[in-house]
Amino acid sequence: MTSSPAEPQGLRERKKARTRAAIQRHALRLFRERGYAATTVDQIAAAAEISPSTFFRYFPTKEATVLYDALDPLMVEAALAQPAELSLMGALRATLREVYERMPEDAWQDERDRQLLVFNEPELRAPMLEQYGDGIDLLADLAARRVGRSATDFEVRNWAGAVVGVVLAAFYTAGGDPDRLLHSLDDAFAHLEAGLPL
Amino acid sequence: MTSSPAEPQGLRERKKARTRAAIQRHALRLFRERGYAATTVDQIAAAAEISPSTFFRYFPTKEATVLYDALDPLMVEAALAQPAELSLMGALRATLREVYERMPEDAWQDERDRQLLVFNEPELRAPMLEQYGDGIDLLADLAARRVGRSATDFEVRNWAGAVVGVVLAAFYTAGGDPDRLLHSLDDAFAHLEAGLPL
DNA sequence: AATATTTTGAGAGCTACTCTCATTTGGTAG
DNA sequence: CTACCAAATGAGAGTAGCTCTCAAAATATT
Repeated sequence: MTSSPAEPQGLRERKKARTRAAIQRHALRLFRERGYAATTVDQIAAAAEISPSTFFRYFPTKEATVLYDALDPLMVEAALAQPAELSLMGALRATLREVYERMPEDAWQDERDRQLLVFNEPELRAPMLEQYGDGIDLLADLAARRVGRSATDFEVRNWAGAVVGVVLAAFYTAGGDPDRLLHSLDDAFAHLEAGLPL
Repeated sequence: MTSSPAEPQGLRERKKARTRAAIQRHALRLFRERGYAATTVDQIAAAAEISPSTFFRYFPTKEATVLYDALDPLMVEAALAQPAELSLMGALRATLREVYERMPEDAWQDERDRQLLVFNEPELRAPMLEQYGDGIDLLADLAARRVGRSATDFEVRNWAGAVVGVVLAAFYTAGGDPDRLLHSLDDAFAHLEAGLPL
């Protein structure tokens, strides 16, 4: 049986989406109000009006409520849509600008909170870095398509690693402030493109 | 310089050092035999013949038994001792070669086990990556000294980030095999020095 | 309306980690 | 050798993240 692609599916799906959003919203609010460590999963569950066991059906860990990055899929989509005449690095910079420009103000505010939280809670940094690790694969894939080489090519992966490293450094330098991060990243990419002269 | 002999301390100090080493040795052995997750702190404590509470007096977390990197201080020392005529990247490569060449075979074997363990246990990757994050500061410091700029200089930190990123990518590519990693790193640094052409 | 499937809540259980307090052990001075 | 102090240890209780099981409730299907 072929089901219609996307859109508002059955009642079940919509309810699940709502529950998921509610958990995340309450979690982030509580983290902001009382701090990450001081907030227990039970408290989040109570605020979202679900049982603690249900919490773990929606998020594998407490961290995951913070770390799910809504921007990532948008980035991938935007990156693939960049015109072919742009250089690899040019495409990257354009992608970044596009995604952030198109983001509505409330989403932007959420992103601000999220990044600040991650930056200030040491417990959250490690798992965030793990996501950066996955970013290498993503970027290697993008680069591979653009320059017509394999995603497992050593130089392609090396390039992707450097980009991720540069983003990481910018994140630390920006102190969890996404506005500063955005500006730093453009400079960082320019510096990278120039061959990182010191 | 504190390259002090540091030999005959009091009995207390020596006993502590022995206890610490025993805990770590048994921990790594058990991890190898039964897997990281399947080994409990209580089991490690029992094997090392200490109480569970004492375990946490020696290591802040279970992870720490794996993640303590004996190479880091050696790297820093070797890096600072590199002759001034070498380029920044040249000094980095020389440092790497030196430290690994001087490492005795048994330490090398331990390092192999350690890296393989970290690579294969997802739970250990995040904290390892966190160490990589700290590596940015270390490298920025080194670079700053060598090129006579500030360690907070944007370009210096950007360079350090790229180096860490490249190391990270190499680690993933090497699959936790330090022999491969060592070779890949030299290529990776050469590619970086050339400006990461694709 | 009856039935099949999915989602949920309740609760028990495991383990990493923290804290407190009494006991032991190593170092030192009379 | 004895007495004393400080550091290290062990025992135990407690917290919280996370897993698992099972029965009840909600939703989809016929």
